[in-house]
Amino acid sequence: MIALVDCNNFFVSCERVFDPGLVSRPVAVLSSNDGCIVARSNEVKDLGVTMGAPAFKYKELLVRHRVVLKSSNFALYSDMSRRVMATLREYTPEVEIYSVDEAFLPLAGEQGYLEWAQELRDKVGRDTGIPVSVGVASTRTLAKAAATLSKRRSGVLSFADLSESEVDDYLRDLPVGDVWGIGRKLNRTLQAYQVRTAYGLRELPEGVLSQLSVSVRRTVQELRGEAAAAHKAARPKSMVSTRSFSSPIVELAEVREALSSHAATLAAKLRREDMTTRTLSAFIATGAYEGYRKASLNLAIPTSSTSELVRAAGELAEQVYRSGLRYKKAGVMAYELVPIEARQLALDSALDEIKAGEKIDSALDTINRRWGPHALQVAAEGWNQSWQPRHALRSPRYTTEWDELKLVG
DNA sequence: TCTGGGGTCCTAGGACCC
DNA sequence: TCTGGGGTCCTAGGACCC
Repeated sequence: MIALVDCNNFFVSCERVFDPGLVSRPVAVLSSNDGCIVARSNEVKDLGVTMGAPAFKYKELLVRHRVVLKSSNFALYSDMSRRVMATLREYTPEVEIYSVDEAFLPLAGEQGYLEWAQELRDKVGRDTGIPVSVGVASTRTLAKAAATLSKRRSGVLSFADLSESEVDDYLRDLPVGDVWGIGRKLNRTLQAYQVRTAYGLRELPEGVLSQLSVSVRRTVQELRGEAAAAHKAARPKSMVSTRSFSSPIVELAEVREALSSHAATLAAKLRREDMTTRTLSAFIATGAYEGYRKASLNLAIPTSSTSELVRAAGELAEQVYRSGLRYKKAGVMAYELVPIEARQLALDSALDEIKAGEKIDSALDTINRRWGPHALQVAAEGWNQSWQPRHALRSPRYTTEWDELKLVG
Protein backbone atom coordinates (compact mmCIF):
# COMPACT_ATOMS: atom_id res chain seq x y z
CA MET A 1 0.00 0.00 0.00
CA ILE A 2 1.01 3.58 -0.47
CA ALA A 3 -0.10 6.76 1.25
CA LEU A 4 -0.17 10.25 -0.20
CA VAL A 5 0.07 13.07 2.31
CA ASP A 6 -0.98 16.42 0.92
CA CYS A 7 -0.82 19.72 2.82
CA ASN A 8 -4.09 21.61 2.53
CA ASN A 9 -3.83 25.06 0.90
CA PHE A 10 -0.18 24.86 1.87
CA PHE A 11 1.06 28.45 1.51
CA VAL A 12 -2.08 29.81 3.15
CA SER A 13 -1.76 27.29 5.97
CA CYS A 14 1.85 28.39 6.57
CA GLU A 15 0.74 32.02 6.85
CA ARG A 16 -1.99 31.03 9.29
CA VAL A 17 0.36 29.13 11.60
CA PHE A 18 2.16 32.37 12.43
CA ASP A 19 -0.81 34.69 12.20
CA PRO A 20 -3.79 32.90 13.75
CA GLY A 21 -5.93 35.97 13.07
CA LEU A 22 -6.02 34.73 9.47
CA VAL A 23 -7.58 31.40 10.39
CA SER A 24 -11.21 32.27 9.84
CA ARG A 25 -10.56 34.89 7.18
CA PRO A 26 -10.31 34.47 3.39
CA VAL A 27 -6.59 34.45 2.44
CA ALA A 28 -4.78 34.23 -0.89
CA VAL A 29 -1.04 34.05 -1.60
CA LEU A 30 0.42 35.77 -4.67
CA SER A 31 3.21 34.72 -6.99
CA SER A 32 6.46 36.60 -7.50
CA ASN A 33 5.90 40.24 -8.39
CA ASP A 34 2.49 39.87 -6.71
CA GLY A 35 1.10 38.82 -10.09
CA CYS A 36 -0.94 35.63 -9.88
CA ILE A 37 -2.89 33.87 -7.17
CA VAL A 38 -1.00 30.70 -6.30
CA ALA A 39 -2.71 29.59 -3.10
CA ARG A 40 -6.23 30.07 -1.80
CA SER A 41 -7.94 29.37 1.48
CA ASN A 42 -11.22 27.43 1.21
CA GLU A 43 -13.15 30.69 1.61
CA VAL A 44 -11.38 32.10 -1.45
CA LYS A 45 -11.91 28.89 -3.45
CA ASP A 46 -15.61 29.17 -2.63
CA LEU A 47 -15.64 32.65 -4.15
CA GLY A 48 -14.75 31.01 -7.45
CA VAL A 49 -11.22 32.41 -7.64
CA THR A 50 -9.20 30.03 -9.80
CA MET A 51 -5.66 28.79 -9.25
CA GLY A 52 -3.00 30.76 -11.11
CA ALA A 53 -5.36 33.57 -12.09
CA PRO A 54 -3.90 37.07 -12.31
CA ALA A 55 -4.81 38.95 -9.15
CA PHE A 56 -5.93 42.11 -10.97
CA LYS A 57 -8.68 40.14 -12.68
CA TYR A 58 -10.34 39.56 -9.31
CA LYS A 59 -9.39 42.84 -7.72
CA GLU A 60 -12.92 44.04 -7.10
CA LEU A 61 -14.12 40.69 -5.76
CA LEU A 62 -11.12 40.35 -3.46
CA VAL A 63 -11.67 43.82 -2.01
CA ARG A 64 -15.38 43.29 -1.58
CA HIS A 65 -14.86 40.10 0.43
CA ARG A 66 -11.92 41.55 2.36
CA VAL A 67 -9.57 38.84 1.19
CA VAL A 68 -6.17 39.09 2.89
CA LEU A 69 -3.44 39.01 0.21
CA LYS A 70 0.09 37.84 0.94
CA SER A 71 3.22 37.89 -1.21
CA SER A 72 4.98 34.54 -1.51
CA ASN A 73 7.36 33.87 1.36
CA PHE A 74 9.38 30.92 0.15
CA ALA A 75 11.84 31.03 3.00
CA LEU A 76 8.93 30.32 5.33
CA TYR A 77 7.21 27.75 3.12
CA SER A 78 10.32 25.66 2.47
CA ASP A 79 11.14 25.61 6.15
CA MET A 80 7.60 24.53 7.04
CA SER A 81 7.80 21.89 4.32
CA ARG A 82 11.01 20.57 5.89
CA ARG A 83 9.22 20.29 9.24
CA VAL A 84 6.26 18.41 7.78
CA MET A 85 8.58 15.98 5.98
CA ALA A 86 10.57 15.45 9.18
CA THR A 87 7.38 14.39 10.97
CA LEU A 88 6.52 12.01 8.12
CA ARG A 89 9.96 10.44 8.41
CA GLU A 90 9.13 9.42 11.97
CA TYR A 91 6.66 6.99 10.41
CA THR A 92 8.92 5.64 7.68
CA PRO A 93 12.37 6.70 6.50
CA GLU A 94 11.35 6.04 2.89
CA VAL A 95 9.39 9.24 2.41
CA GLU A 96 9.26 10.12 -1.28
CA ILE A 97 8.98 13.91 -1.39
CA TYR A 98 6.91 14.69 -4.44
CA SER A 99 6.63 18.45 -4.10
CA VAL A 100 6.92 21.16 -1.49
CA ASP A 101 3.58 20.11 0.00
CA GLU A 102 3.17 16.43 -0.91
CA ALA A 103 4.85 13.13 -0.17
CA PHE A 104 4.25 9.45 -0.84
CA LEU A 105 4.85 6.94 1.96
CA PRO A 106 5.15 3.22 1.28
CA LEU A 107 3.19 1.27 3.90
CA ALA A 108 3.86 -2.15 5.32
CA GLY A 109 1.22 -4.14 7.14
CA GLU A 110 -2.15 -5.58 6.29
CA GLN A 111 -4.93 -3.40 7.59
CA GLY A 112 -5.93 -0.56 9.85
CA TYR A 113 -4.74 2.03 7.35
CA LEU A 114 -7.53 4.45 8.11
CA GLU A 115 -6.70 4.70 11.83
CA TRP A 116 -3.03 5.02 10.93
CA ALA A 117 -3.81 7.84 8.50
CA GLN A 118 -5.94 9.62 11.07
CA GLU A 119 -3.17 9.42 13.64
CA LEU A 120 -0.59 10.71 11.16
CA ARG A 121 -2.86 13.59 10.24
CA ASP A 122 -3.27 14.55 13.91
CA LYS A 123 0.44 14.25 14.57
CA VAL A 124 1.44 16.50 11.65
CA GLY A 125 -1.15 18.98 12.82
CA ARG A 126 0.21 18.98 16.39
CA ASP A 127 3.88 19.14 15.34
CA THR A 128 3.66 21.76 12.62
CA GLY A 129 0.21 23.37 12.67
CA ILE A 130 -0.31 22.36 9.04
CA PRO A 131 -3.55 20.52 8.16
CA VAL A 132 -3.01 17.63 5.76
CA SER A 133 -5.13 15.19 3.76
CA VAL A 134 -4.12 11.54 3.58
CA GLY A 135 -5.11 9.01 0.92
CA VAL A 136 -4.20 5.33 1.06
CA ALA A 137 -4.45 2.88 -1.84
CA SER A 138 -2.48 0.31 -3.80
CA THR A 139 -1.00 2.74 -6.36
CA ARG A 140 0.12 6.36 -6.40
CA THR A 141 -2.66 7.50 -8.71
CA LEU A 142 -5.32 5.88 -6.52
CA ALA A 143 -3.72 7.30 -3.36
CA LYS A 144 -3.84 10.76 -4.93
CA ALA A 145 -7.47 10.22 -5.84
CA ALA A 146 -8.26 9.12 -2.28
CA ALA A 147 -6.54 12.19 -0.84
CA THR A 148 -8.43 14.48 -3.22
CA LEU A 149 -11.75 12.89 -2.32
CA SER A 150 -10.91 13.00 1.41
CA LYS A 151 -10.74 16.79 1.36
CA ARG A 152 -14.53 17.06 1.09
CA ARG A 153 -14.87 14.76 4.10
CA SER A 154 -12.72 14.03 7.13
CA GLY A 155 -9.33 14.53 5.49
CA VAL A 156 -8.46 10.83 5.46
CA LEU A 157 -9.60 8.11 3.08
CA SER A 158 -8.28 4.60 2.58
CA PHE A 159 -9.36 2.57 -0.45
CA ALA A 160 -7.51 -0.32 1.18
CA ASP A 161 -10.17 -0.49 3.89
CA LEU A 162 -13.12 -0.48 1.47
CA SER A 163 -14.92 -3.02 -0.68
CA GLU A 164 -14.56 -2.90 -4.45
CA SER A 165 -18.01 -1.46 -4.97
CA GLU A 166 -17.40 1.22 -2.37
CA VAL A 167 -14.20 2.25 -4.19
CA ASP A 168 -16.15 2.28 -7.48
CA ASP A 169 -18.63 4.71 -5.93
CA TYR A 170 -15.82 7.02 -4.88
CA LEU A 171 -14.25 6.90 -8.35
CA ARG A 172 -17.63 7.75 -9.91
CA ASP A 173 -17.55 10.84 -7.74
CA LEU A 174 -14.17 12.08 -9.04
CA PRO A 175 -14.26 14.17 -12.25
CA VAL A 176 -11.82 12.73 -14.77
CA GLY A 177 -10.02 16.08 -14.98
CA ASP A 178 -9.11 15.71 -11.29
CA VAL A 179 -7.25 12.46 -11.88
CA TRP A 180 -3.48 12.76 -11.53
CA GLY A 181 -2.02 12.98 -15.04
CA ILE A 182 -5.18 14.23 -16.76
CA GLY A 183 -4.78 17.91 -17.58
CA ARG A 184 -6.83 20.35 -19.61
CA LYS A 185 -6.09 18.88 -23.01
CA LEU A 186 -6.60 15.23 -22.13
CA ASN A 187 -9.74 16.14 -20.22
CA ARG A 188 -11.20 17.55 -23.43
CA THR A 189 -10.16 14.47 -25.40
CA LEU A 190 -11.71 12.15 -22.83
CA GLN A 191 -14.93 14.14 -22.67
CA ALA A 192 -15.24 13.53 -26.41
CA TYR A 193 -15.17 9.80 -25.62
CA GLN A 194 -17.95 10.36 -23.06
CA VAL A 195 -15.53 9.74 -20.20
CA ARG A 196 -16.54 11.94 -17.27
CA THR A 197 -15.13 10.37 -14.12
CA ALA A 198 -12.18 8.40 -12.79
CA TYR A 199 -14.44 5.34 -12.92
CA GLY A 200 -15.18 5.95 -16.60
CA LEU A 201 -11.49 6.29 -17.35
CA ARG A 202 -10.67 3.06 -15.53
CA GLU A 203 -13.32 1.20 -17.53
CA LEU A 204 -12.23 2.62 -20.89
CA PRO A 205 -12.28 -0.18 -23.53
CA GLU A 206 -8.96 -1.39 -24.98
CA GLY A 207 -9.91 -0.21 -28.45
CA VAL A 208 -10.10 3.40 -27.34
CA LEU A 209 -7.19 3.10 -24.96
CA SER A 210 -4.79 1.92 -27.65
CA GLN A 211 -5.33 5.20 -29.51
CA LEU A 212 -4.20 7.28 -26.55
CA SER A 213 -0.67 8.05 -25.40
CA VAL A 214 1.35 5.83 -23.11
CA SER A 215 0.85 8.39 -20.33
CA VAL A 216 -2.91 7.81 -20.36
CA ARG A 217 -2.48 4.05 -20.56
CA ARG A 218 -0.25 4.18 -17.51
CA THR A 219 -2.78 6.27 -15.62
CA VAL A 220 -5.50 3.73 -16.44
CA GLN A 221 -3.25 0.88 -15.26
CA GLU A 222 -2.73 2.73 -12.00
CA LEU A 223 -6.48 3.21 -11.56
CA ARG A 224 -6.86 -0.56 -12.02
CA GLY A 225 -4.50 -1.08 -9.10
CA GLU A 226 -1.42 -1.95 -11.13
CA ALA A 227 1.63 0.17 -10.30
CA ALA A 228 2.87 2.04 -13.38
CA ALA A 229 3.80 5.53 -12.17
CA ALA A 230 7.53 5.91 -11.82
CA HIS A 231 9.20 6.60 -8.52
CA LYS A 232 10.35 10.16 -8.37
CA ALA A 233 14.11 10.22 -8.79
CA ALA A 234 15.98 11.36 -5.71
CA ARG A 235 18.33 13.44 -7.83
CA PRO A 236 17.09 16.37 -9.89
CA LYS A 237 17.74 16.24 -13.66
CA SER A 238 17.60 19.95 -14.29
CA MET A 239 17.56 23.14 -12.29
CA VAL A 240 16.59 26.68 -13.15
CA SER A 241 16.43 30.09 -11.59
CA THR A 242 14.19 32.60 -13.35
CA ARG A 243 12.27 35.72 -12.39
CA SER A 244 10.24 38.50 -13.89
CA PHE A 245 11.65 41.96 -13.29
CA SER A 246 9.81 44.50 -11.18
CA SER A 247 9.68 46.66 -14.33
CA PRO A 248 11.25 46.19 -17.79
CA ILE A 249 15.01 46.69 -18.07
CA VAL A 250 16.92 47.83 -21.15
CA GLU A 251 20.63 48.07 -20.27
CA LEU A 252 23.19 45.33 -20.81
CA ALA A 253 24.63 46.05 -17.36
CA GLU A 254 21.33 45.24 -15.73
CA VAL A 255 20.86 42.08 -17.79
CA ARG A 256 24.33 40.99 -16.73
CA GLU A 257 23.54 41.67 -13.07
CA ALA A 258 20.30 39.76 -13.18
CA LEU A 259 21.80 36.75 -14.95
CA SER A 260 24.78 36.78 -12.56
CA SER A 261 22.41 36.80 -9.65
CA HIS A 262 20.46 33.85 -11.07
CA ALA A 263 23.72 31.98 -11.67
CA ALA A 264 24.75 32.53 -8.05
CA THR A 265 21.37 31.31 -6.83
CA LEU A 266 21.63 28.26 -9.07
CA ALA A 267 25.17 27.49 -7.90
CA ALA A 268 24.09 27.52 -4.25
CA LYS A 269 21.11 25.33 -5.10
CA LEU A 270 23.34 22.84 -6.92
CA ARG A 271 25.65 22.62 -3.91
CA ARG A 272 22.73 22.02 -1.55
CA GLU A 273 21.86 18.96 -3.64
CA ASP A 274 25.48 17.82 -4.10
CA MET A 275 25.12 18.29 -7.84
CA THR A 276 27.24 19.92 -10.54
CA THR A 277 26.37 20.97 -14.08
CA ARG A 278 28.07 20.51 -17.44
CA THR A 279 26.19 23.30 -19.18
CA LEU A 280 24.70 26.63 -18.35
CA SER A 281 21.96 28.25 -20.43
CA ALA A 282 20.58 31.72 -20.06
CA PHE A 283 17.62 33.52 -21.58
CA ILE A 284 16.09 36.97 -21.61
CA ALA A 285 12.58 37.69 -22.77
CA THR A 286 10.47 40.73 -23.55
CA GLY A 287 7.19 38.87 -23.34
CA ALA A 288 6.72 38.90 -27.11
CA TYR A 289 7.66 35.79 -29.06
CA GLU A 290 10.36 37.58 -31.08
CA GLY A 291 11.87 38.98 -27.92
CA TYR A 292 13.03 35.63 -26.58
CA ARG A 293 16.74 34.87 -26.79
CA LYS A 294 18.59 31.96 -25.35
CA ALA A 295 22.20 30.74 -25.38
CA SER A 296 24.14 27.90 -23.82
CA LEU A 297 27.70 27.29 -22.74
CA ASN A 298 29.53 24.01 -22.15
CA LEU A 299 31.68 24.01 -19.07
CA ALA A 300 35.06 22.30 -19.25
CA ILE A 301 34.43 20.41 -16.01
CA PRO A 302 31.03 19.93 -14.34
CA THR A 303 30.85 22.55 -11.64
CA SER A 304 28.74 24.13 -8.92
CA SER A 305 31.17 26.97 -8.31
CA THR A 306 29.56 30.35 -7.84
CA SER A 307 32.42 32.23 -9.46
CA GLU A 308 32.58 29.94 -12.50
CA LEU A 309 28.86 29.98 -13.11
CA VAL A 310 28.67 33.74 -12.60
CA ARG A 311 31.48 34.19 -15.10
CA ALA A 312 29.64 31.96 -17.57
CA ALA A 313 26.46 33.95 -17.01
CA GLY A 314 28.35 37.13 -17.86
CA GLU A 315 29.42 35.65 -21.19
CA LEU A 316 25.91 34.48 -21.91
CA ALA A 317 24.57 37.95 -21.12
CA GLU A 318 26.74 39.38 -23.93
CA GLN A 319 25.47 36.70 -26.29
CA VAL A 320 21.75 37.10 -25.69
CA TYR A 321 21.57 40.86 -25.25
CA ARG A 322 20.29 43.10 -28.03
CA SER A 323 19.90 46.80 -27.37
CA GLY A 324 16.65 48.63 -27.88
CA LEU A 325 14.41 46.02 -26.29
CA ARG A 326 12.55 46.10 -23.00
CA TYR A 327 13.17 42.87 -21.15
CA LYS A 328 10.64 41.61 -18.66
CA LYS A 329 12.16 38.37 -17.56
CA ALA A 330 15.45 36.49 -17.39
CA GLY A 331 16.81 33.26 -16.07
CA VAL A 332 19.54 30.64 -16.12
CA MET A 333 19.15 26.89 -16.52
CA ALA A 334 21.30 23.83 -15.95
CA TYR A 335 20.15 20.77 -17.88
CA GLU A 336 23.05 18.35 -17.69
CA LEU A 337 23.43 17.67 -14.01
CA VAL A 338 26.06 15.33 -12.63
CA PRO A 339 26.23 14.22 -8.99
CA ILE A 340 29.38 15.69 -7.50
CA GLU A 341 30.80 12.26 -6.65
CA ALA A 342 30.34 11.08 -10.25
CA ARG A 343 31.93 14.12 -11.82
CA GLN A 344 34.69 13.48 -14.31
CA LEU A 345 37.69 15.78 -14.07
CA ALA A 346 40.10 16.39 -16.93
CA LEU A 347 43.62 14.98 -16.99
CA ASP A 348 45.03 18.46 -16.66
CA SER A 349 42.57 19.74 -14.08
CA ALA A 350 44.20 22.00 -11.55
CA LEU A 351 43.13 20.18 -8.42
CA ASP A 352 44.52 22.80 -6.07
CA GLU A 353 42.46 25.49 -7.73
CA ILE A 354 39.32 23.39 -7.62
CA LYS A 355 39.83 22.65 -3.93
CA ALA A 356 40.45 26.31 -3.16
CA GLY A 357 37.30 27.25 -5.03
CA GLU A 358 35.29 24.70 -3.08
CA LYS A 359 36.52 26.22 0.18
CA ILE A 360 35.36 29.65 -0.90
CA ASP A 361 31.94 28.32 -1.89
CA SER A 362 31.59 26.45 1.34
CA ALA A 363 32.43 29.61 3.32
CA LEU A 364 29.89 31.50 1.23
CA ASP A 365 27.23 28.90 2.01
CA THR A 366 28.01 28.93 5.73
CA ILE A 367 27.73 32.70 5.96
CA ASN A 368 24.54 32.83 3.94
CA ARG A 369 22.96 30.04 5.96
CA ARG A 370 23.67 31.97 9.10
CA TRP A 371 22.90 35.51 7.96
CA GLY A 372 20.37 35.05 5.19
CA PRO A 373 20.56 33.94 1.55
CA HIS A 374 22.01 37.18 0.19
CA ALA A 375 24.15 38.32 3.09
CA LEU A 376 27.28 37.66 1.03
CA GLN A 377 27.16 37.84 -2.75
CA VAL A 378 29.49 38.40 -5.67
CA ALA A 379 29.93 41.95 -6.94
CA ALA A 380 28.65 41.03 -10.40
CA GLU A 381 25.16 40.68 -8.94
CA GLY A 382 25.09 44.43 -8.44
CA TRP A 383 24.24 46.63 -5.43
CA ASN A 384 21.07 48.33 -6.37
CA GLN A 385 19.15 45.48 -8.04
CA SER A 386 16.14 47.59 -8.82
CA TRP A 387 15.05 44.81 -11.18
CA GLN A 388 14.30 42.46 -8.28
CA PRO A 389 10.60 41.54 -8.25
CA ARG A 390 8.15 43.12 -5.84
CA HIS A 391 6.84 41.35 -2.78
CA ALA A 392 5.17 44.20 -0.98
CA LEU A 393 2.80 42.01 1.01
CA ARG A 394 5.30 39.49 2.32
CA SER A 395 5.01 38.36 5.93
CA PRO A 396 8.12 38.02 8.11
CA ARG A 397 10.40 35.04 7.52
CA TYR A 398 9.48 33.81 11.01
CA THR A 399 11.54 30.65 11.07
CA THR A 400 14.67 31.44 9.10
CA GLU A 401 15.67 35.02 10.01
CA TRP A 402 16.62 35.96 13.58
CA ASP A 403 15.47 39.53 12.99
CA GLU A 404 12.03 38.36 11.93
CA LEU A 405 11.20 35.96 14.77
CA LYS A 406 7.64 35.99 15.96
CA LEU A 407 7.43 37.86 19.25
CA VAL A 408 4.99 36.57 21.84
CA GLY A 409 3.54 38.34 24.88
C1' DT B 1 17.87 10.64 -59.99
C1' DC B 2 15.44 7.52 -57.44
C1' DT B 3 15.14 3.88 -54.25
C1' DG B 4 14.88 0.55 -48.53
C1' DG B 5 14.98 -0.51 -43.96
C1' DG B 6 16.75 0.13 -39.54
C1' DG B 7 18.81 2.68 -36.09
C1' DT B 8 20.66 6.67 -32.85
C1' DC B 9 20.91 11.18 -31.20
C1' DC B 10 19.46 15.80 -30.66
C1' DT B 11 16.11 19.48 -30.30
C1' DA B 12 11.83 21.84 -29.87
C1' DG B 13 7.45 21.87 -28.37
C1' DG B 14 3.69 20.25 -25.80
C1' DA B 15 1.44 18.33 -21.87
C1' DC B 16 1.42 17.48 -17.37
C1' DC B 17 2.50 18.20 -12.32
C1' DC B 18 2.80 21.32 -7.99
C1' DT C 1 -0.74 48.69 -16.55
C1' DC C 2 -0.89 44.64 -14.14
C1' DT C 3 -0.80 37.06 -16.15
C1' DG C 4 4.75 32.91 -11.41
C1' DG C 5 8.36 29.68 -10.96
C1' DG C 6 10.32 24.99 -10.91
C1' DG C 7 10.12 20.61 -12.53
C1' DT C 8 9.37 15.73 -15.56
C1' DC C 9 8.18 13.07 -19.45
C1' DC C 10 6.71 12.10 -24.25
C1' DT C 11 6.57 12.84 -29.22
C1' DA C 12 7.77 14.31 -33.70
C1' DG C 13 11.02 15.64 -36.92
C1' DG C 14 15.59 16.31 -38.70
C1' DA C 15 20.39 14.94 -39.19
C1' DC C 16 23.19 11.39 -39.54
C1' DC C 17 24.80 6.52 -39.79
C1' DC C 18 25.03 1.74 -41.94
